[in-house]
Amino acid sequence: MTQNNKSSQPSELKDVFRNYLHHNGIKYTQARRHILDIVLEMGEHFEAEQLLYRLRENSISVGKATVYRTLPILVDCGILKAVRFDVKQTHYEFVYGQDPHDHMVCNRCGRIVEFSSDKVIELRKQLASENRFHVTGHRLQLTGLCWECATDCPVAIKK
Amino acid sequence: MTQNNKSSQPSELKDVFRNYLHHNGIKYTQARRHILDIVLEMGEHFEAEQLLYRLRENSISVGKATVYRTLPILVDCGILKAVRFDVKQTHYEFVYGQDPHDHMVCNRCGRIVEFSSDKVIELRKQLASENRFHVTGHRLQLTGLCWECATDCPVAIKK
DNA sequence: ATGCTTGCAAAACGTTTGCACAGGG
DNA sequence: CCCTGTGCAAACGTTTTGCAAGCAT
Repeated sequence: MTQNNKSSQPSELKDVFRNYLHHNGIKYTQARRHILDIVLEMGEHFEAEQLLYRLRENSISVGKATVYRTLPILVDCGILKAVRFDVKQTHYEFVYGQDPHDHMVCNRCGRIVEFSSDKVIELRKQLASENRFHVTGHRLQLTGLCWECATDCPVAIKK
Repeated sequence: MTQNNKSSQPSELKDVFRNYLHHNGIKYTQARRHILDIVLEMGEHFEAEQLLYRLRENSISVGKATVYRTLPILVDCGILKAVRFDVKQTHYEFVYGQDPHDHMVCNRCGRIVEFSSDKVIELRKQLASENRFHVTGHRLQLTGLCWECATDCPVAIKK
């Protein structure tokens, strides 16, 4: 699904990138082109080190520093999103053209259910005005048990 | 408020800690006692390094490694919660006996504003039934600019 | 007495930076 | 051509770990 999304619009994404760079006086270099290429072949979520590994696998010689310097640019131009979860490394998520969504994670089987963020955005507007805060983003993760696990194993509900 | 909460039940917390250690075959040592003492004097949120600094301030000699080894124990026994915001260091939050709440983090000054989770819990019930998921917990973090930064630096709002 | 716990220093970890050179506009 | 981007290695800040010695049970 997302893979399709990415592979069906590679040139559009390259244009987005090139235009962004051009408008900001940043150069469209070979290294950055290579990085975008491989980013498009990565799964939904990945870390800098994995990207570097894939570059090496494809015999593309790009320094680690360049990867770390390019990822923030891809975030700024709306292709990726940096998500910092409960691990030390930053994870990057492909977001270009995706609808905003949040996740429910099943504690038992690890299943991830996505749901639209509409109501969360509504709520956050409300919270923003109540707390005098200018909210621009959010991260929401619900944890619990998916339907199957909850019926399978009522005992696990306790946790 | 929280300070009162903590200082009004120090012995209860010490019991919780001692019992937890005892039940898990972990020793109730002087270093761990000292760390709990200072944790109770810390603000709502703190980092390992700040805790270490406060220990030094109080002329309590505890190694950095011991602090890093003790904090996870305090998390396991329900006194603290480890919260990872979008910064590199882990933040610890006093949660024993506290009402659930979530956070807004200012992108500019790093300030953390807490707000009640009531509405989030309401929302998550709704989302749970819509998506057939048994929700037991959540993590919500709003990001943006606190009031001061938003007025100080309207330009930053763009980001 | 036993073996978990400690402190120290050193390692590990992901990430950033200083520098001289390469390459894009 | 100029000035930005690059790769390397070294620096960085946080956290973890190996080890000999210390202490709680």
